[in-house]
Amino acid sequence: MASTDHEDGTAATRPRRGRGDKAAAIAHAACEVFGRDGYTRASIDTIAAEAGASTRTLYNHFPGGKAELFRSVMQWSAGQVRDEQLVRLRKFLDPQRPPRPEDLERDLLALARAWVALMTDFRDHFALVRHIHGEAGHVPPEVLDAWQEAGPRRVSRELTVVMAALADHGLLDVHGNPAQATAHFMALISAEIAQRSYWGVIPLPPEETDRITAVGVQTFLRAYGAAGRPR
Amino acid sequence: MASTDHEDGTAATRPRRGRGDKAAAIAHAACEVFGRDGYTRASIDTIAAEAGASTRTLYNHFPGGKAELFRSVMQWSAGQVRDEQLVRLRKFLDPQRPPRPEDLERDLLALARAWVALMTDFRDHFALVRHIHGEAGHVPPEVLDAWQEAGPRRVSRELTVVMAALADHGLLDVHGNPAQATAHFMALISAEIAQRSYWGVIPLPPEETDRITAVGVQTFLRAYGAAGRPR
DNA sequence: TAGTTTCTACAACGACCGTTGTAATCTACC
DNA sequence: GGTAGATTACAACGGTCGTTGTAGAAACTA
Repeated sequence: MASTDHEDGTAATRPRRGRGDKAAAIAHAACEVFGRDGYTRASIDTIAAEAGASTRTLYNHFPGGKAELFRSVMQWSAGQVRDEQLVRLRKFLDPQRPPRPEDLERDLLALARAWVALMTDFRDHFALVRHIHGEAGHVPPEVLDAWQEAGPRRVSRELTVVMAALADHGLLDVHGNPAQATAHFMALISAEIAQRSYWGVIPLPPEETDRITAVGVQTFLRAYGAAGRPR
Repeated sequence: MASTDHEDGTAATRPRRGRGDKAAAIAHAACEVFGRDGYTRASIDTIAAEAGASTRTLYNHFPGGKAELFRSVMQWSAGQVRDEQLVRLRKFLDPQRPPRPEDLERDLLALARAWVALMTDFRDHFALVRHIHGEAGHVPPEVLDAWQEAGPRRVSRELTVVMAALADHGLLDVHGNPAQATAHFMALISAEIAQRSYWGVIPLPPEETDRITAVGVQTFLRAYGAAGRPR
């Protein structure tokens, strides 16, 4: 995410000079502070201090100032989580190799649990996302769109492919709309947890998140299970 | 919500002096400005100006300053929407008089549409809610809890009663957990709309919200329809 | 070691904001 | 008309914040 990185994430030709890449430290700290305090309340000085850098260094790396820093952090953070989300998706559900029917619920549940765990594994990111929701009216629409495209939408499309594959193999009945099944799957496994945990501020006990996730998957399968295998 | 109102909402003994109840105007404006700009970005002067009042008058009505004003607006706004939500719930689903089986989907869909319409009918409130989600870490937990109790939780409980009644009459199979069915119903009809519309900032075309709502209700019924009447 | 780049401390600037005090004006009621 | 309470305009305060400039220290390269 540093201004000297290429968009594919590989480091630029010039290797880092300063000890330990100040730009990355600033990005990390900015994610934490923006997530904790929100765009307006977060102060540049706090971010710089938390990154162990000086204010001037921050402006050297992000000449666009606070606004550009926020946009950069949005994209960077969304990419991080999206990558991890896709890793976990492919780990439990390979479109090429569908599970045996009796393993479908087990695999869906494993995926759901792994995804819900992201909320605590990437606490800063999801805090940032909540603030983005609030600030949406103050973020340029194209930035908002780029963020959704880099993060949530790409994941949705990938899961939709899996849903379609499962339907093709007769494991699910998506009623002609795998994208809809995807949206409903996500809603059923995460909406209640988000609300009950005050959007991650006060985490639920693990047993409770496990229970909600399991019931969400069961409900999803009652609605989308293959016609021949109703629960 | 004015400091001279009683908590049940009836006006205090002393009738209003000033033309048109400045306190209410301030509350209304505060809801709009807090919703648009968030707690930190919103300025007292802007709120007062938008209410057609002076800054000093605002402080006379809300001696606690900005923080108290925000808390008051949270509660007031949540109460307004909760009341309207309950009105619409009772309009379409009376626990005493369950619908005929063939009308169940029609009534659930009418309720879902009426509830989803709240997002545009009370745009300011939901904008405020988004900011509350972001600011949750900066709101005292007891205030957060009072807000949830005054608003969303009370509505959930009421819908849960209806779900239980429908199950009692054999119209639904809630699998022993009507509260869970309630949470899933809400998630299925609103989660995707919230996400796709950028949380209300860029409204979806009405046909699209209608479609999503209808599919959400159908999916809910596939998962929770009475065993004897699968779709 | 010399040179180049990065980083830091420090100060300063203009702007905005929350809050309070004061004195004048307005409005409703007797 | 007089009175009491509500409302107003206005100024002022201390504080925070985003941003920039400057000069020197530090770290890396050749």
